[in-house]
Amino acid sequence: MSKYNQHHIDRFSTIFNALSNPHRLQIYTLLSGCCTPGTDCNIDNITSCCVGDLGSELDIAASTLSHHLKELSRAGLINMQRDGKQVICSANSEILNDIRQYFQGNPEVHHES
Amino acid sequence: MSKYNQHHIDRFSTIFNALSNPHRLQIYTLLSGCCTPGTDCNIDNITSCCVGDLGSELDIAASTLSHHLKELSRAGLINMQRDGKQVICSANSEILNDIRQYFQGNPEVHHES
DNA sequence: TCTATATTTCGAAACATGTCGAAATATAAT
DNA sequence: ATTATATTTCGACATGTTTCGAAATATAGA
Repeated sequence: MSKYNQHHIDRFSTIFNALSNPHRLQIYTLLSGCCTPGTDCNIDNITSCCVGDLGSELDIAASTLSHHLKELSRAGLINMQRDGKQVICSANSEILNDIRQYFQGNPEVHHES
Repeated sequence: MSKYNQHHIDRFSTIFNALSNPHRLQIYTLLSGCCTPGTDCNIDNITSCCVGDLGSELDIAASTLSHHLKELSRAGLINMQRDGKQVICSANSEILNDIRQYFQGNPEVHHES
């Protein structure tokens, strides 16, 4: 894990910053809802849901939720796409893999360099 | 990963908050310097070094470094113990395992509950 | 005890973040 | 066109963070 350079440090600190707020971590945890009990962990098994659905879980103002989603999106952790009246959010599985690899200590496997 | 409760969310958001600052992430990455290239990843292979050594790497005021170390320590990510004039810092490998498991999505394996 | 080295605490300045409500925008249905 | 629903942008406020230098504390050695 010590072989990461400044570029990696900046990238991952941005990612961890996005996950450093309880509301945002809850959103991200909901969206990357793979690995339910009794299931093999499978990163393709990612859920998606619209902004309103997330709002029902969180008890914060819609404007605050929107702000947090933008932060998660800026960090590359989630994708958002409009579908009619709603905006569908989903976890970005590539980044989830990058994070896993970061904590395993293998910088050379990252998809960006 | 969706089976984490509020307690987990609060705990991990605190951890990610500690890693959300580039200087702190650099410190933590230095301290959890396992898995050098050509080496099998082995979390027992954790380095330790004193505050002054870390300061030589970072180009920030000593008081700032001290503040960051306190943050990492508060989050449980590192241990600090005085040895004579120096204070020795080391990564906490249990927490590193918890983080790995968080991103693997297995809440039931955590050492605290 | 006096001095040198290592680290922390304190206080202050600059900056960033989380939150809200109100207003704006986007889309679909009537 | 008007209305209803979903989401975002804006402006503001309170709070938290990062950083520093100066002063304080801890330890070891002369």
